[in-house]
Amino acid sequence: MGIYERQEREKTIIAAAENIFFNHGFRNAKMDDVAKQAGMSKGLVYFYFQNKDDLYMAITLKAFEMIIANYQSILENNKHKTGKEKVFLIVKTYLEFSNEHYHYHEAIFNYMATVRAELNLKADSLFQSDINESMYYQKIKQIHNLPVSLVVGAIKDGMKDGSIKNSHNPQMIYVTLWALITGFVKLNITMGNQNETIYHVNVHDWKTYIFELTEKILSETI
Amino acid sequence: MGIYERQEREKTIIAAAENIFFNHGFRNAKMDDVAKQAGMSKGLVYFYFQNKDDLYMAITLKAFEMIIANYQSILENNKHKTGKEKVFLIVKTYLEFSNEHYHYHEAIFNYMATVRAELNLKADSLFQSDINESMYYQKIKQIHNLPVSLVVGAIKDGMKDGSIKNSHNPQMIYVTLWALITGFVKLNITMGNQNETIYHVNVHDWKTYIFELTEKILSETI
Amino acid sequence: MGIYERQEREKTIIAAAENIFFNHGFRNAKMDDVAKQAGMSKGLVYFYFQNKDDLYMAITLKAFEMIIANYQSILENNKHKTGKEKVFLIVKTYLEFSNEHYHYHEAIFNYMATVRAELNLKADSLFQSDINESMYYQKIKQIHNLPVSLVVGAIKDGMKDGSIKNSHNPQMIYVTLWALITGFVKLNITMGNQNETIYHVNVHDWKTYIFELTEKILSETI
Amino acid sequence: MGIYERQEREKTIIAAAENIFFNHGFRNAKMDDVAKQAGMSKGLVYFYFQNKDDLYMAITLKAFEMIIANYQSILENNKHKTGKEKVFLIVKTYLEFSNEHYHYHEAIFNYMATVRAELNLKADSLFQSDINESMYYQKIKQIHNLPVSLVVGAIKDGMKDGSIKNSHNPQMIYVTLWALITGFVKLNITMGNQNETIYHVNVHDWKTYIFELTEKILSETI
DNA sequence: GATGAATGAGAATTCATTCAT
DNA sequence: GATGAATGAATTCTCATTCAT
Repeated sequence: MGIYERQEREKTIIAAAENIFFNHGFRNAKMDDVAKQAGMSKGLVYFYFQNKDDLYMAITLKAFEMIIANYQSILENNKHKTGKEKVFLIVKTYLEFSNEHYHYHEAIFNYMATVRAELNLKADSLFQSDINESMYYQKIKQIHNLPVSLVVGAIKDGMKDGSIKNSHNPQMIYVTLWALITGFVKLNITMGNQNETIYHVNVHDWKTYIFELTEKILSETI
Repeated sequence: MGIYERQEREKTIIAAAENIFFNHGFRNAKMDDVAKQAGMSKGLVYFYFQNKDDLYMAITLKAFEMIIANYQSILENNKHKTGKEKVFLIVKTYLEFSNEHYHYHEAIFNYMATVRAELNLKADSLFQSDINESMYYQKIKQIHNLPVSLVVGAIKDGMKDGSIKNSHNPQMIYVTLWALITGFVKLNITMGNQNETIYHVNVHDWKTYIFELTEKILSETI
Repeated sequence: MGIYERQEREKTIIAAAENIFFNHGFRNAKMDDVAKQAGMSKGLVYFYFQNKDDLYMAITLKAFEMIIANYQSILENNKHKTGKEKVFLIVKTYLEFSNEHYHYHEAIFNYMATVRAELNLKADSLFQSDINESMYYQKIKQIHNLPVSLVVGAIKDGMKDGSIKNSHNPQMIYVTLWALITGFVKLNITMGNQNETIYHVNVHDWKTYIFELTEKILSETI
Repeated sequence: MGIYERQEREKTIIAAAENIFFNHGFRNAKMDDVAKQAGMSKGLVYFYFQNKDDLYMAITLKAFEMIIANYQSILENNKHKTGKEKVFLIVKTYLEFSNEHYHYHEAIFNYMATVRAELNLKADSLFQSDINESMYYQKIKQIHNLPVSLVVGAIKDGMKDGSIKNSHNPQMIYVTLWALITGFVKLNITMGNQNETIYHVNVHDWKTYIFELTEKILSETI
């Protein structure tokens, strides 16, 4: 079995795990079900992934990689556009992505919480999480700052080319936009389906409004 | 044992559970630890609360009650102020509250996810499907729309008295502000301690900026 | 449940575990069977003992305690006797003990191998045994030199009172006697039942001969 | 592949297995590791050896064969020497052999325990009950008495030629010497490295003393 | 002859929950 | 009212062995 088939298998398992983890919640998900869903034996799942957490980290890595690939392709295909346009496209993309693949969005937040927990626990003593042994966790650590730097880079571009007029520092702009989008996604997902209405708010209209806000934040008309 | 002692016991248990659930995560938290932290036997904890989920719902109910009490007291004590001022105070209060008591904020989100899961007949909630048997869950259901209506009410006041100039509908304004605040709190909590720096952003400055944005959203200068 | 009942339970479990571990071998022994044998649920076994290894260490501790108690009572009850007589009685006792409770003898040897393995592994890196978390293991560490010092003490007594004439140092005498007895027990157990014949050697006669040798080693007629 | 290459393969596997089994313990040793150590696939290991037990039995057979070859060569090369000298050389050889290749010594003991377990219909052997299907096990059965008879033969020689004066029957002498050596080796291995000190006993001195004892036992000066 | 992916029967362990005292 | 010992279903993870390629 070549490297190709191996990767296919991994993909199959990851897809099955996403399905199970997302529909049942990580806690209620059984490795048995993941295996069944993937159409293989439990042992084989463990052959490819160290344990349940490792598998979850593989999903998380995939999420990061997808986001990064998205951002990179946007930046690549829009070199001629203004910084503001690039940032706007990225924001839009992240929103679409998170809305469509909400569990990736959650996975990324869970990852961040894990990193933070680890830092806290290092001081704390006792508790020792084994997550460090996950190769996927290690890989994520190496790339987890890329999305930030890509977006901050685009914001800086916008400041140079004059398209972004907001005078706050680029990082703060990034983080603010992210808060807005993130909050939107969370509420949107937590409270209902895309095509419905949240507290009598039409979701489509709301999204439009969020984009307007983004636009204005970048233009410093706010 | 009178009703008073009984309530004191419940408070003790809830306080212990908050501590344990938040520091270990609901999933990893053990009822044994809750009981130990509360300084009583596991049996007694089960005497006061049906089960682990029920206990979590008691915390959630407390969170809702605190938020509602906060909002009501703000509205009560600032009747003479403009709608915009009232909304601003509520936003500010919610942000402080969530930042300080992050677990209440999370509890509320978990609750919302559970309600949605129930509607969708999905299993991806933190809780078991028999959560409906929890008295606390039932109680929350009766009040869970109050925070929204209180804030939306204040926004309407502001529209009437001319202090809020944003022409979008009140619900959308509410939901947008909530997204912004929610995103801020989440990032803030997930990524570091309050007094530190997130991606080279000074947290205090950021918070100031978030308030500015809130102000501008309400003023429709955005 | 008082401390007494608790200890009774522990004894019940240990007895069941001895039975299962010894008859099936540690490896093939199932915690399920131990619980069944002890007439209780698996969970309760784990309530009293951290895990399978911990339970084995509890047995080992018991073995050490029995040996030590044996030695101490011999020394206590024979203060007036010569050192040689005391040593002889101890040797005899150990042999009877090991022959009758062979698994205690094995447990003690396994313990020594574990300690040694730990020392080796400390240098080695990687491998990290969790046995250190066993309270029973820690307790054994505190007393594991007692048997040696008791016997060496008796040998020294014998040298002083002139009953032991062997001029080698007391430790070497101890270790030599222990080798002889230990070897005898091992062969005896490994190769057959007490009442039978090993390689055409009558076991009873052989034991007599072993005692003779012990006697002569102490008398330095050898 | 010719018979020669086949035997080379077997030797490679056996060598790898010895390494793994001894360093990790049979129970913890994984066939995966054996294969890796042997530089071949697991499947190939299973092509040459029925199963894990069978492989262990192959090692055990090798141990027996080495011992027997040793004994035979000693007897062969020292035909002119006295029985006592021959026995002494054998004892010395066995001690060196066991000390150096402790795992062979253990393998032999495990084998004996297995035979006994089989007779008693007990399950406390290291191996499964279907060990009888191992060809190596069957082969050992055919030769396992050879070492005894060779040594007993030499003892008889010594009795005839007057070099051995001990009046006990030859088998008992054999078995006693074996107990002494066995105990020495076990303690030596269990408690430390050869060049160190056991309970303040210099190992080299101790070995010398053990040889002296052997000498005296044979001379019936004991 | 080789390979190593695949299997699956097992085993250890956990913990929410109950209930005899 | 309390207690905490007792339960046992549920789940993760292991590894000897097989077999398609």
